[in-house]
This record gives sequence, C-alpha cells and structure tokens, in this order.
Amino acid sequence: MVRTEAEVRVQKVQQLREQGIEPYPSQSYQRSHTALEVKALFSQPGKELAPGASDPSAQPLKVSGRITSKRDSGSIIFIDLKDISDKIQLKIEKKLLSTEIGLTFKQVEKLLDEGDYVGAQGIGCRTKKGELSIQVEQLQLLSKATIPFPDAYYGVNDPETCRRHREMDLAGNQASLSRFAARSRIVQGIRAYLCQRDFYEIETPTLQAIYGGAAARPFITHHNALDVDLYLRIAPELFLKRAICGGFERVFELGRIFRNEGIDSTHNPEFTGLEVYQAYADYFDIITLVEDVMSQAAETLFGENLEITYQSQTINLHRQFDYTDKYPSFSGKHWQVKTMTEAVKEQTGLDFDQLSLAEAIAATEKLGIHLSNLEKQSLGYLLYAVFDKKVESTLIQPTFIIDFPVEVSPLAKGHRSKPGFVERFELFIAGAEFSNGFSELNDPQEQRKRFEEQLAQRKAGDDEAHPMDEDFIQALSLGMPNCGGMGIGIDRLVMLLTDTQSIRDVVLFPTMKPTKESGVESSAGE
RNA sequence: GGGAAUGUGGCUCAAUGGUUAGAGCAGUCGGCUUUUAACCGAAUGGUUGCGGGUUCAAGUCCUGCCAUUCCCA
Repeated sequence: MVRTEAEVRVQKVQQLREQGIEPYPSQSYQRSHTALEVKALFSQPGKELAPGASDPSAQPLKVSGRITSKRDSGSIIFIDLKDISDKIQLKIEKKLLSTEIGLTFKQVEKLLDEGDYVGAQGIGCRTKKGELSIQVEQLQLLSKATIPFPDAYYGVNDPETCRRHREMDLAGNQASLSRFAARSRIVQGIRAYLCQRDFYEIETPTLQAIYGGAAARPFITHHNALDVDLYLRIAPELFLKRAICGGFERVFELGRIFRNEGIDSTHNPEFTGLEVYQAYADYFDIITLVEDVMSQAAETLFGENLEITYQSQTINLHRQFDYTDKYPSFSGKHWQVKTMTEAVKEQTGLDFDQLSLAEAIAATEKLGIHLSNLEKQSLGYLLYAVFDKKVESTLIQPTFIIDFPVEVSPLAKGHRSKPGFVERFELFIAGAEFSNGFSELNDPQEQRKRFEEQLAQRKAGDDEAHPMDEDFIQALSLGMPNCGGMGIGIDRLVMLLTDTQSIRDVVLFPTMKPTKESGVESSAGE
C-alpha cells in the first residue's frame, strides 16, 4: 500500500514510464527565454499585453524551470515556473495543449508535482487577472522530483534542515538563493578588481609540512606514500611571501583555510580567506587597499549608497576621515584609524604609554580580566589582552586598529618609530575582526629571532605559537622587497553585506556533526 | 569548556499533568473554464528525537544520551 508522498511520487515515475514518458530524459532542452526575459519582452513599448490578451505576433517562447506551485481549476491549470532569473506563470488549457508532443492534460493534472522540472513552449499572454503568462502548447517533463517539495509559503524554517540539506533551503527560500548568489558576485568582484589592479592570482599548498602564518590549531592528516604527517593550512601567508621573494610584485590568493577550533556563529572550521601582498608598500598603503577591496565588494551589491544595515545597526562604509596631519604619507579619506594604545585608553582609561608592568597587571585585573602567565610577561601581551577583551566588541563602525605589540605579531615589521610595536593593523566592524595586515617583516635575522621567541612561548605552553620555518627564512634571505600584505575574511564580509547573523548561512555546506542518517559513525575510542 | 532554550505527520505550527495528540499547507480521491498562500467536499497520514524514571494518568514533570539554536569563556 502506497502511503507517503515520497512513495506516491516514486510510483508516478513508474506510471509515466508505463505511459511512454521518460521522467529523466537525456536530450537537451534549449529555452529561448528566461522568465525574466519573457517579462522584459512584454514590457517593451508596443509589446505590452492587456489583461485577457495574447501576443498578437504569436512569437513562440520556450522556457524551462521548476514547478513551485500548481493550481488546477478544472479544464485549466496554472503553474508557477521558477528559473534562476525569476518566476513565470504557465497557463495550460485542455483544448490548447498539444495531443501529439509532450504531456497530456491528464498527465499534467495527475502526474506533475511541485519540484518537478519542465520545459514549456507557447506564446505570451496576460490572464484576465493581469498576470503575464505563457499559454502552453507543449509541456515536456525534464526531471521528476520524488520527495516532497518545501512548502510554497513557509519554505523551510528549521535551521538544521536548512544547513544539513542546503538544497532544500535554496529550493524553498528565495532569500537563501539570493544570499549565495550575492556571495558569488562578491567573490567574483574581488577577483576582477584585484586582477584589474595588476595582482596575480596564485595558488599555494593547502597541505603543508609546517603550518604557519597565523596563530591557530591545525588539522593534521597523513600522506601515505611519503609516510609523513601534513597539516591543512591555517593561512597561505608564508608561501605567498615566498612568491614575492621570487619576483612577483603583486599576488593574491582567495581560497579555503582550515582551523581546528570551535564552531560558533562567526567560526566555521573551513572558511575562505583572501590574502594579498604588494611589494614596495607599507601598512598605510595596505589599509587603503583593504578599504578599496571592501568598498568595491559593497558597491557590487549596493552601488553608491554605502550606509548599510547589519543586524539592526547602521554601518557607514563611506570613507570620511582625514589623517594627513597625524600621518603625512597617509593621504585621502579613510575609515577610522586608532592605535591600539589609543583605543584601549579611550575605552578603559588605561594609558599603556605611562604604566609600568606591575601597575598594568594590577589595573588590568581590576577590570575583571583574568590573565594567563603568558599575558603577565610583558606590557605588549597585556595591552593586547585588554584590547581583545574590552575594546574589540565596542568597535561598531569600521575602525582600523594600528600598531600592535611585537609579542603578538611575529611576522610584522618593527614600527618605524615606536620600539616594542609593529606596523600592523586589524579592521573591526560590528565588533568583529574583518581584516589583518602589516608592513611585512623582511629582515631574515629578525624573522629568525621572532620565530625563536615563538618557540619559547610554545615551550611555555602556548600551543598557538608560531613554529620555526627554515624554508621561509631562506626565502627572506634571498631578499624580499619591502612589502605590505593583508587578509580579509570573505565569509564575514559576505555576512556583513548580506546582513546575515551566522557564518553557517553564508557557507553553502557548513561543517555539521554527522548524524546516523548520513551514514557516518563517529570514530571509536574517544 | 560553562549556561539557557528547542526537538510533535513531508512542511509550518497548536495542545493547564487528564477523552482517541489537533489545525493549515503538501500528498490521495472527487468537484470546478482564469488561478496566483486558488477555492469547495471527503478520506488518509503520528512509537511526540532516543533511553530510563515519577504518577492512577506524561507530548507536558525528573534524569541520561543525541542533535540543533542562542549567549558566555
């Protein structure tokens, strides 16, 4: 006994075959117009159709897409056909449908369902109620769907279903499809922009023997033939800089990065990073480049109006601050720029330019910040700890925090005038980090010293400390031009520009714990 | 790692510890010559995430597990 909708639909596949209709034909179906093009056609001057009228020129139209709604009122059936561009209504009248080619009226009535793909041929018309439609002469089944289609009105709301079965989400929720389309356009726009600015897109290893370029825990995997453990990259930075050492002047890589850390609304274990390196540039040039790239991305979605809404907050992406008095080489208009010391002083009253280490420890703990032994070692670690815990989340409008302590920045060049600091920036918007960059350290001896300090921290228990990388030091030894570089988290950028609260809704197939239904058992021996 | 919440037909949601767990949509059958969240009529569809427990009685209370969501570290 057939009971469920899925069983009924599978049975329909069988019935179609018995009636000589192949539910999964292999030949192509060439549409003449997308839904949007049909609508454009009949909005041309002189081509508009009055309610109840048919195209007087009887121009044959071929469209294809998915049935999202079907309304049967006796000897006339209306179908909403959705393609990537838009929706168009099909009007199927018993007396006007071909009896030679394609589906019969009865087959349309009984054997077609929401979710099925069809191709339709007919002429443009407007119904009495004024809906632009296609008066169908031939209707062909292109593919039969055999599980229930998401509800036409409510779509799929359950976040778990949306993320585990993104196809249901895309099929049922237009907003989701639009969001991922926007993501694609953003990424495409960034690539095109950088290429137009003479950057080469290059590809570096995702499997690395030594992981580096960031402070993070890696995924470990194993290469059988070489019998060595390899790491999935936590950043492409060191390889990109080696390309600069080799003679490339402007490079970027836009690709997947893996970090073996927790999952929350802003962290997915694999995410997309953009990294860009530019020879002869310093961190002020790179700040400008970050602004250029992000503004360009925003403009692909919003045009000139860069005042956007993110989670009910208004974010102003217009560049309106002038810093030429303070930083003469930093011309033009910019987002806010503050040194880390200034930002901490503003938010907490603590002036790290004036405090001794002992005073700073006492003052920091008074703020309720619990300090690790590492963080008590130096003013640099302390400053960063206070910034991280008290300031970061307060930075809503786009703000570059510049001049980081050297202790937390092993790959950045020492500051031109402030001992103990490096020429580094991070960009914060809506309380989250969006970009990180610096004047790149290109002195091989200094780089070795920084790695050695990191090794000492690793021994002291910091498992995110940077490992030694002799190949990288050798590359710097060959000579790297003075150079600036930056990274932008693409997922977070897409979240910002599409007003999306969770990273899992800008990653098509986010990392989810496997279920028994998916056929994966979690590994034994935990 | 800590805390809170959620899990009920395919989908969206109801159900003071108390009849046989309801409704809309989808699907099935029937009707309808202009619908568009179509409409009208009928029948069908449930191991209330999984396992224990308390109770005369559990979707509801307790507990363990699973998954998800949100917040915090």
